[in-house]
Amino acid sequence: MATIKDVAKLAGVDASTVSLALNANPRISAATRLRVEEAARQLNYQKNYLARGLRARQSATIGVVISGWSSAFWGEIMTGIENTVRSRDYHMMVTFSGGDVQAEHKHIEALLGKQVDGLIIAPVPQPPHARAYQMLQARPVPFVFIDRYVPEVPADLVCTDNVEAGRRVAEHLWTLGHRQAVYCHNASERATSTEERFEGILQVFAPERVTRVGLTSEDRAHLWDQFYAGMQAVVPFSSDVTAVIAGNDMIGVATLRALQDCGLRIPDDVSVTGFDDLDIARMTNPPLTTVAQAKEEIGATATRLLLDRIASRGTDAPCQVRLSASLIVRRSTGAAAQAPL
Amino acid sequence: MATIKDVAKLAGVDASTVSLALNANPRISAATRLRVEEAARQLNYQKNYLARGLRARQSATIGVVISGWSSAFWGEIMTGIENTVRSRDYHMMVTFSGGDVQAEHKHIEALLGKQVDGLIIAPVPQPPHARAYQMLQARPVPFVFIDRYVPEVPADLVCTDNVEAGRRVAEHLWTLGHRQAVYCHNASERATSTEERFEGILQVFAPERVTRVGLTSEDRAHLWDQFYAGMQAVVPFSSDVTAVIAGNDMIGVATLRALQDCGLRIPDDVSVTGFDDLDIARMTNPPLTTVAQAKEEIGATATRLLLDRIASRGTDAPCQVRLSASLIVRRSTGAAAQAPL
DNA sequence: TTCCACAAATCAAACGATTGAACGAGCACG
DNA sequence: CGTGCTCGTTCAATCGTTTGATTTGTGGAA
Repeated sequence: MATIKDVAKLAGVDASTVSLALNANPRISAATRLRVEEAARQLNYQKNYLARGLRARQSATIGVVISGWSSAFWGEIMTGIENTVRSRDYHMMVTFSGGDVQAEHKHIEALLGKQVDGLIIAPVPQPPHARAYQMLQARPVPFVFIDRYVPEVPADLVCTDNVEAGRRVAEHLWTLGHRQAVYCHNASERATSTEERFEGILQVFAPERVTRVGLTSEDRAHLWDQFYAGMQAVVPFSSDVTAVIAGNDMIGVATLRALQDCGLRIPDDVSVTGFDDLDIARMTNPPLTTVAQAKEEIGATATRLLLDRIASRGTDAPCQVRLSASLIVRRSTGAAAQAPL
Repeated sequence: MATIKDVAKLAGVDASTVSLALNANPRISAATRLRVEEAARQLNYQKNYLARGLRARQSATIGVVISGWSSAFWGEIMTGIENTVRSRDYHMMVTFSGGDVQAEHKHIEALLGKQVDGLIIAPVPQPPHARAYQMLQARPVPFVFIDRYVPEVPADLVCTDNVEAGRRVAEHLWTLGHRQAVYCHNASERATSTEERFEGILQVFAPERVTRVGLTSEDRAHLWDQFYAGMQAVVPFSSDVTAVIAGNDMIGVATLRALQDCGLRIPDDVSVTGFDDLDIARMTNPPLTTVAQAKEEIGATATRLLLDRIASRGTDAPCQVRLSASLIVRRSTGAAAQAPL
């Protein structure tokens, strides 16, 4: 692979001239620059970003740590990140924590070794982690939390306004006459997002009107089966429940099917809502009422925030962006089966 | 950030000693090595992979170019890649081509500039691209095609045995008594995988017994709607069709819903099959019969292949791996509605 | 003609890690 | 006591690019 020296030789100038010319430095005359550019083209020269990064102490690369790729939710977030990263001539390295705090921190360390200029992190929702992030904060590498955060760590953050989102769903159901609901979420993800959505629900439903059900599933492969079984076990018990608010669309769809297979009609007997607005939400029968998160926008905003911070070396106060989510009413919700009390 | 020199100073040795010690070179005595390791720990030293990469002419990073993150299919492939990459202390940079040949090649160039040691590519299924890959082949950077390939370019390849997969679905339907089918796929993806599956189907159904329908959709956001509309338009026309073979699960689900909304019963009136075995396939009502691709395995195998080739600098003949797919029979397929002719 | 200003290009020293060659100390052997 | 050997460490060059300092060359003013 041709280096700057090869170009220099061909163009009959010094290597430093080539560097300056290719970076359009005004120190170099237009004539020389053109000659250099021509030589570079002939040799199919490509800048070595390793060398440039070493010298500039910048790698033009950011690291992204998410728990996994499983859901389409993260796919869309990644799309937002990738588009933005690329539009700024950056690259990204991606790693998956698999929901394991240890792994997450090992990956962060590894990424720092690769000299990433910044990090986008969806922190693992497990308690004993604050210290590691605080250590990260001591480093000169900026990072942005995405979708979730760590309360003890005041860092940049981009996520959905989950309290508002929870409230919106709840209001929708309340307006339809529902007075007793179940909030059903993935218990292994005790993430801030899950909690905040519940908080929003509580702004509408009094605590005694919402039952919170955390479903567990160690094994991702059987997630759906467990959710399905979980819902079949839970819902029929409380016959006054007329609405189920699911923590995400996957659970929402599982709920829908589980209830239908119990002989309940949706939405006539029970209304069901999801969260995220993934493709699947519109494919069910009836299609799922859900809350649309601005997924790509979350990724894009986080990336912009990070790249700006990298560029400005700014250490201003943390910037927290909470994007509004919009309620998408489909046919899985309807007037309450039982008249309000 | 501490460099090797800082560690050297603290440990009272030369920088080169530190390097050797940390790489567990036997030239260095155990005592010194321990002292160096201790110093490194104290300073929280981290190797700078930019510098190491520059010197070693290796970046310990591979590039991955896929068309996008949209479907969970790619998510699982990425999971396989990431796990393998990480287990070998490599990293990966990911870019999305968005199905655009131009973009794809720009990204490949950019990744080469970042000195990736190898590439995993899901080539964009558009014709005028062979030359660019052939140029890539002239470079010393190995690459592996994944899921799809470019016939003109003899390169490493890992994908599903699509002919066999297509044949399996077809056999399943044929055995159930179906004699007239529709093969419905995404027309904008005229990928080798799509073609090969059709080839497999033709091993069972004579050409006049299968209608091939390519649905188009420019706009990803409306993919589902278009598939849905497309299927509603297509299927009822030919009343002797008793089975629809979808090119992927997304189309399968759309088909299912479209037919149901036309008043057809699945599988009593029409059988429907998908492809990929994504989560959604089991969530529909009835759950979708589909072909399970070994998605993670595809990613993992491709990565292993690539890393081995990088390690061995081998230029042996291209290695093409075709993984078997397994038929997952669910309830969307049943005996043919009409008796065989 | 001498000197200065200025533009254009080159020099040379980084960046941080790696590695073949060189070095010095200690030891055994003849 | 000199020679040759091993072992452990250091020297110094290198990877490819960037950039502040320096040189070279031209023209104009005094």
